[in-house]
Amino acid sequence: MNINKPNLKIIRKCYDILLEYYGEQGWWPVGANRTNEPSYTITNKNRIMSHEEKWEIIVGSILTQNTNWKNVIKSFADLANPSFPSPKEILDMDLEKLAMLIYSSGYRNQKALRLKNIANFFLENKFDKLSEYDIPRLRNILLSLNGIGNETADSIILYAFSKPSFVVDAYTKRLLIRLNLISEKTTYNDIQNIFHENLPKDSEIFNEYHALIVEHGKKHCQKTKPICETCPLSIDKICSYQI
DNA sequence: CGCCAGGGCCTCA
DNA sequence: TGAGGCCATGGC
Repeated sequence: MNINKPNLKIIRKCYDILLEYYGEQGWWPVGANRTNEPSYTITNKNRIMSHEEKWEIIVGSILTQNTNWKNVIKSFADLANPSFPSPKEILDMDLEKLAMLIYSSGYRNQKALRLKNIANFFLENKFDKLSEYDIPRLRNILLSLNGIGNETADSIILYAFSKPSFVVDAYTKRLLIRLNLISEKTTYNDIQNIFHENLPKDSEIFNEYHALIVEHGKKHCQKTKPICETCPLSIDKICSYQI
């Protein structure tokens, strides 16, 4: 899937426009244990995640699958009482208890099994070792785990390991379709390649761009009732924007 | 009430 | 490989 030559700069333009319009998003939100501060609003950009934070991001990436992030926050509050569970604590936890702790995120039985499966992997494979792998190798390992598909793998690579692998989600696909850059049947990898080929391979940019697309999807590019009147990515605004 | 939200797995052609 | 069914809570 190639986009037309004249459109090549659209990907860069949209990033600049979204960043200017919405501001920095500060992803990935971490801090489930810091209940005494607004942990979900702190800026995490340019920060190397601790092992605990990496694990929290991984858990969050599973819980947020096909689910509103607000539901995940509720689960985090339950999980983090009294403290956010380590991989070993997840693994040792009674399955039914774990399922109830993540109740509000939906699919509790599926996700409880996935969390235990993934916790077992990260008990045996340390973050320091995994950090040394290149993106394709790390990605294949993550994809081999039950419960981690394309988007979750890239979310973990990008937000936990700070490596530049672009995250494609439903918002991303919808946006590119409405920008007339792809079709409904364009695959995950083809969509990801559009971003990889038109942006510097920079984890900070990938981090911010995906978060901005999600914010844009929530504020303007909704599935059923998009708000096109004030859309910062309307055709005329994109065309008149100079890099 | 129906639809959607920061998906992925399994099955069956 | 691709379409369809399934998992399931909470907001609107």
